[in-house]
Amino acid sequence: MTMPVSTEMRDGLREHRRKLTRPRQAILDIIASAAHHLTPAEIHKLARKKYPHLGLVTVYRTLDLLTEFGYVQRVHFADGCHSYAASAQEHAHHLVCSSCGKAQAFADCDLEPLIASLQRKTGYEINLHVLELMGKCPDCSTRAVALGKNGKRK
Amino acid sequence: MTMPVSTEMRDGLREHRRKLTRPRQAILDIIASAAHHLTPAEIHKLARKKYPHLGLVTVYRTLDLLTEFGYVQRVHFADGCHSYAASAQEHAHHLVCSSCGKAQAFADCDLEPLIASLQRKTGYEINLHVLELMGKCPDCSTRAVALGKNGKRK
DNA sequence: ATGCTAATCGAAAATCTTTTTCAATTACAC
DNA sequence: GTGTAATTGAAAAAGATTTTCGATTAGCAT
Repeated sequence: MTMPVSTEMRDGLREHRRKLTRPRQAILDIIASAAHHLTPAEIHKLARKKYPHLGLVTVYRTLDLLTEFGYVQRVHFADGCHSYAASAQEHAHHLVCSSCGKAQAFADCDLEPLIASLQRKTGYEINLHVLELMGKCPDCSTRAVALGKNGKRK
Repeated sequence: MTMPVSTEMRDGLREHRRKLTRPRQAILDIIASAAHHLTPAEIHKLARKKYPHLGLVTVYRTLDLLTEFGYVQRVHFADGCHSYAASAQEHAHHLVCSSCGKAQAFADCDLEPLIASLQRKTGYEINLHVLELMGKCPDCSTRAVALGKNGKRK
């Protein structure tokens, strides 16, 4: 509950009989303490401050592992999906700022009625979903007003 | 309404003062008539049957264009997002089979209550969302039963 | 029809991102 | 401590996507 996310992940590794190595510790710390979603390359760069020898390959492998165990989730944007974030709950979604990229997680998605209805209509056994919301965060809204016109990314 | 999707896309290009070239026609035809989502590489391969000279670069460029105009949408999977599908409506979601990859679109997502609530709580101005459901389609469920144990991908 | 011009194209090269291979290292149970 | 399977990093391979650039072409205006 109030247990740090990184501790939870460490326990998870132990439960699955996986080793808690120094490279993994560095990666876990970064992901658990990150304010928002990060790409593998970003995680690599940050975790290297703690463990300079860390290879990018290990980041990918660790992300696969943590994703499989449910401690980390891929964050989906409208235009690409190269970021990951710790999933505080077993089930989490993200609200991503389209301007600064800051993300906020939320758990209550209440899709049951929709899922039930679709299962009935289509015969699919639905067992997973991706839901990501995008919009401008309060800070960026304020900044946009202060600066007048605001540009688009890309 | 009952107008073919490809015709709609063609009109869209004209409205935006873009040229309707032979390479684009080939790409539009493939996307519009596809039963499910396709990767750029798949679109390239298929469209080449109509226009053998077609380059993959043009597929990427055309997808960007059609996405910008809203005629095509990226389809989000749990593990990656490299596929595109025609968006029949301005707003569409997908139900993707986790086994064979077959997808089915649906429009009614009824997220308004959730969005309204989150806007109130967080102050974000939400203007876009990604929703994709995954599960086993009826065909694959049947096949799994027939064959006994079914393996996982990857 | 013909010409003009900006939009578009394909090929090649450059950039990323992600995966595979493999020999060396390391966590951890005994 | 010792043994062993899991894990690691480097290098290379594989894939996906973007950039560059000279050649081509659609569509409008003669």
